[in-house]
Amino acid sequence: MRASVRVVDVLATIRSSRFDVPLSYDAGDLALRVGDVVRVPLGNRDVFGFVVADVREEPVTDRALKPVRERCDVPRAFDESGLALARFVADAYLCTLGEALGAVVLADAVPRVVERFEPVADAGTLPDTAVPARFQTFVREVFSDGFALEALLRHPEARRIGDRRTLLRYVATLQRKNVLRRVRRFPGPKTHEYRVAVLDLGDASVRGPKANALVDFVRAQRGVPRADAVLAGFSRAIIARALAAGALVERAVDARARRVSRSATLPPHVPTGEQSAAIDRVCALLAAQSFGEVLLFGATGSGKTLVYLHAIAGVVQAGGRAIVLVPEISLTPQTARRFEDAFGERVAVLHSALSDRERFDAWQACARGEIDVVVGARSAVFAPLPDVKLIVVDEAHETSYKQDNVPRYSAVAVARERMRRSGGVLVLGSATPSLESYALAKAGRIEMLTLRERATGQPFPSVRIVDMKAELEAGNKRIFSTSLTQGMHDCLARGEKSVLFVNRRGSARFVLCRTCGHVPECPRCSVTLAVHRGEKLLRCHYCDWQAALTGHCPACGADAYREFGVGTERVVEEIARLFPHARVVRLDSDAATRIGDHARLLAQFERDGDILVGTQMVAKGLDYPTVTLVGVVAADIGLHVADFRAAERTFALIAQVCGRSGRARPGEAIVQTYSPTHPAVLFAAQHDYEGFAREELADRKALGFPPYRRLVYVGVAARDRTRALAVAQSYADVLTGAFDGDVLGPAPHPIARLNDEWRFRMALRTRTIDAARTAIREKILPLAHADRTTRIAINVDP
DNA sequence: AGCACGCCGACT
DNA sequence: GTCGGCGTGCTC
Repeated sequence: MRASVRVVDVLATIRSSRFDVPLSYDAGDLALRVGDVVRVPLGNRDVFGFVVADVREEPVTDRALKPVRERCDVPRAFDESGLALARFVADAYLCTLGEALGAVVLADAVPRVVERFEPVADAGTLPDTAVPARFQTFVREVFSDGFALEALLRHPEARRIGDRRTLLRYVATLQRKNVLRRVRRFPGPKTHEYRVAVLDLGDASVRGPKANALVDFVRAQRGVPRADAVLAGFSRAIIARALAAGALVERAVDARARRVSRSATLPPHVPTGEQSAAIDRVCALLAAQSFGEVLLFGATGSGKTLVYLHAIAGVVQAGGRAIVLVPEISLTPQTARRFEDAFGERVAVLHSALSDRERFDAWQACARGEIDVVVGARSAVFAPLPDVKLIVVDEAHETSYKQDNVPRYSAVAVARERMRRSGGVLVLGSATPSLESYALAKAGRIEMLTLRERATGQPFPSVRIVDMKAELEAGNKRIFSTSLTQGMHDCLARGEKSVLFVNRRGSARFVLCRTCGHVPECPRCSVTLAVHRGEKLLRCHYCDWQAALTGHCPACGADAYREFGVGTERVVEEIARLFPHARVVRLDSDAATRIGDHARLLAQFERDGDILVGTQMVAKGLDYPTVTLVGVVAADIGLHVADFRAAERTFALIAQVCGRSGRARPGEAIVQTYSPTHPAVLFAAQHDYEGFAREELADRKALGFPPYRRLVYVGVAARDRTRALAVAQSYADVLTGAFDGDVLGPAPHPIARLNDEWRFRMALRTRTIDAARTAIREKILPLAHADRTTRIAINVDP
């Protein structure tokens, strides 16, 4: 009889906001460390879980611990620093540790339990009489083939028993009668190599233009990673066809062998004076070996990337590692390419075109220390690299760094925490910094390094603001002003390219019947349906509900629909009417649904397009050297939404879009608006960030918004509207006075109904965010935990 | 009695 | 998230 027992804390890999406590198990004589995946008993079943604390010796008590069944033979899911970051996320954003680990751990790192039912007897000896008549077919089918649990639940017979619970109870009686056996399989381990699927030329040929374009693509570069081909716009189907024909061959390359050199090959550009100063300053901070944060405030085209590259080279030479975050990697493949060119095989680019397996392997290579530089989107901030001494966040103001589902973390905040813990440096690069960063810099809390000149030496484009109210009064009812029409005409005549930016997809925001006033709305959400004339559809942009666009009003049958609000499709139609010979490329999330579409459409525009029409996608990061005219069709979209950041976002978008013009030769920009005197529009047209920030910060201060106070949204959703409101109100009552700050609302969410759920939310404003967090955690979460009729949604620093 | 269904707490 | 216990109300 042993006097002590080896105890280990395990968090079941259950994604539940209501189950969050690590449980203690008897580790037996297993060697276990933090991040290991184990199988443990929970209730009357087995589940997988993560070890979240080191094994400790404890005296034996009368309460027997259940044993850890096994240590799964998979690479550890996270290390101590990953766990620390997950704890930070859970704490800061008020989610469970399990939810936070969902961001740190790749889905592939955890084996999934596979549940099936198998017949004990064979189909011939099915005990027909023991089975209720209505389940006859159902049971026969289960017997004919072992059913996975999910398939079982989706079975047409099973659907008649609406309730999952009842079905499982029925299946349980079949188990008791020894008719069915429930089988849980725990899949085996994955292998550990970092292998990349690489395409090479084969002996045979293949027919079809697309397939041959792919073959040319592979020929030009030899040994192209499959993911690169996908990112370049070649579909999986085309790749499969070229492989089947033998025109290409695929092999799995173990990238490890090639990852030897730690040297850097920096681009030949000589840094400008401003760039050198910024590089020197960042390197000095790095040498100090303690936490530092820098705002690199550099206009579009001022060469921020060169600063990043030099800083990273310094870090790598000193034996450290670096992470580069970019807003949306498939939109900026050439940025990633610059890091690969500089640091070669020791760079891992984590982009959305990687297969799950490739991503998992890359993650493992990071953990083994084979990677020095990771380039990736938001989630790459958790990459399991050891000794990270520098994190660069490019375009740090971008909203995509904040995850909009649980865990609702900000990658910038996580990066800051990570650098605090390891004594490294955080560099936030932006042409239009978030007002939070800018205010910190102004207050001297973080350092600001400024790049004022464009690296190409070209001047910023001249920007003209066109007052669309005046256009209307002058009798122009079209969506293009006289100046923009003229500008496009001249641009076409010169054989130059133009870009039109419209911040809305589809043709129109909504339709209205002029006979009866009917406006079609989504049956599940409280929004009007947008018009997609190309597909002849009315679509909900929130839940994707669709209805046919018939042209006749469903309420009164009249043929009197009128469309309101401009979208990309509408703009394309208008251009076709005005300039029938112009070659137009549309770039929005409808045109670019799959990975790679984006690159393909851009290449098409670059090659033989005249006018590019698109949403935010055209504003981001891309360099169009030959574009000399940029038009913002409706600068007001997004300016009047109920969001305290509306002005900041509009300013950033207009500034970014205008920055796309005149990269290689002088260009101009035309901004159409109904609010020609709005600061967001005016200052953006003058390329005056500081002027905008001064005014906007004064407004924020007066209204008590960030960065002067922190904000937390607490939302309550339920199928029943009254219930949602009552619960939200009760939370507001509890929170009022529970922390130093105020509670606004509850008010209906800006989209009051989404996916058949009614939503209310309150805003907490405070100077002491920790007090607000504590109040929510201690007073609200237990209530939310107990109430299964509503869902709570908490968003810290929205 | 047998079943459907909602509510609720436990899970080491 | 999953399970089992328990109370209620309906049907055979």
